[in-house]
Amino acid sequence: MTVVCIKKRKDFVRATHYGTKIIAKSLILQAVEPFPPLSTPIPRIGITVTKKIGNAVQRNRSRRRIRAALHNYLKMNSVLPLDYVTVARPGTLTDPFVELEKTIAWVFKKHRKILAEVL
RNA sequence: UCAGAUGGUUGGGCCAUUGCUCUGCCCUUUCGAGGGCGGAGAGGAAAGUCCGGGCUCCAUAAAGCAGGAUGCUGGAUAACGUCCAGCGAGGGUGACCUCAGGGAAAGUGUCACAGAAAAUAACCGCCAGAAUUUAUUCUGGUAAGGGUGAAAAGGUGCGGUAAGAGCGCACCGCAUUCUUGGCGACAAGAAUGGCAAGGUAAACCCCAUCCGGAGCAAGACCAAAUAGAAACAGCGUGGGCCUCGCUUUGGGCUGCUGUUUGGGUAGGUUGCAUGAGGUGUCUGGUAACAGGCAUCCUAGAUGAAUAAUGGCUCCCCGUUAAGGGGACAGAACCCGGCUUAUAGACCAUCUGAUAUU
Repeated sequence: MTVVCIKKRKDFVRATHYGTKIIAKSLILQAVEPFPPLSTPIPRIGITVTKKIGNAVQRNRSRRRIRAALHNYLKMNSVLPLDYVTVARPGTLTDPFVELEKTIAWVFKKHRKILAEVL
């Protein structure tokens, strides 16, 4: 399914402040309703890697691994049309790639479960 | 063979699957874009942002002050705090390495303290003479020895002397003058003088040379929404205010709607990848470098692409195996440098030691 990147700082900040937060061992997922609402409802993805992860090379590697794992997941599954921001933790560098893919699947599954409970 | 010195190169390789950015050609197109086949896609430091320049805007008659930088000589360069070739000082058996290397007789500051004394001198001493209580005192000469200090007013030796002293001599150091060599820093030699007066200028300072400011988030262009401004047209001539002593009429301002204009925010395009370019070769030069010829086009993102995963192989650790590891590190307008980080591998030249011939 088609996905758009989040590029505005405003959207990242909104996800951090008002989003539903799911914390896994190697990354954090924050999901929020897009505002203003998009004309066509598609999910938007953003990746945040802070300086805590390491120097520029390690940050790049972390971001690329998350992007690749997300790409593999979204190829097979569909998600709700929300704004998703993933925050990397140090595990993204050291975990095996299969482990990372499992974590992402678990995080999205858990998010859907939480939404169902609220409704 | 071992131990080093200097300079340079490299910074694992291949395959498969899935993706990203830019781009050439072709096709489709609802002109938004989509599809197919190709091509290109991180570094020696891309880093620190420490210097110098290009480029852009601002300012600008010129010069100076202030402030900052540099600091042996000659050269290279667009320029430099860089580089090359030398000089001097220090270190190393040596190859070679290191140096923020102008001025302390322009002035100011500072150097605790110690010591007899920081420059006329003399504490302990040494020597001569005199006195007497015969181991002390006084007078004179002296600065070799002692101790203090960052520094005691040239050093060493010989002569000399009562003891000593550049008092005299030799060598070394220093200063002045001259000669020779060198573009020059400077070097060598000769003569003369018996001899300047501590350090600190990465303390202020003086001297010489150089520097306008800000930076691609520069700058240029396109340009929503909202608010406000101006111009024109229309509506309303109703209300308010001003002009008049008051009223009426008239005029001006204020209102609403529409169009246009300029400024310009969000956003977008550009700047932006052909350059003081690379490679090879020839010529000039000790070299840095310069010139000629041939040839190549080699990242261009903007919440930021250049990869993710798996396999084979290479190297290292590990007795084998299992297993683990492969440095430092990610372009952001572009170049020339500097500095810092960097596992390992390789090449060339040279030095010392040992062995053999």
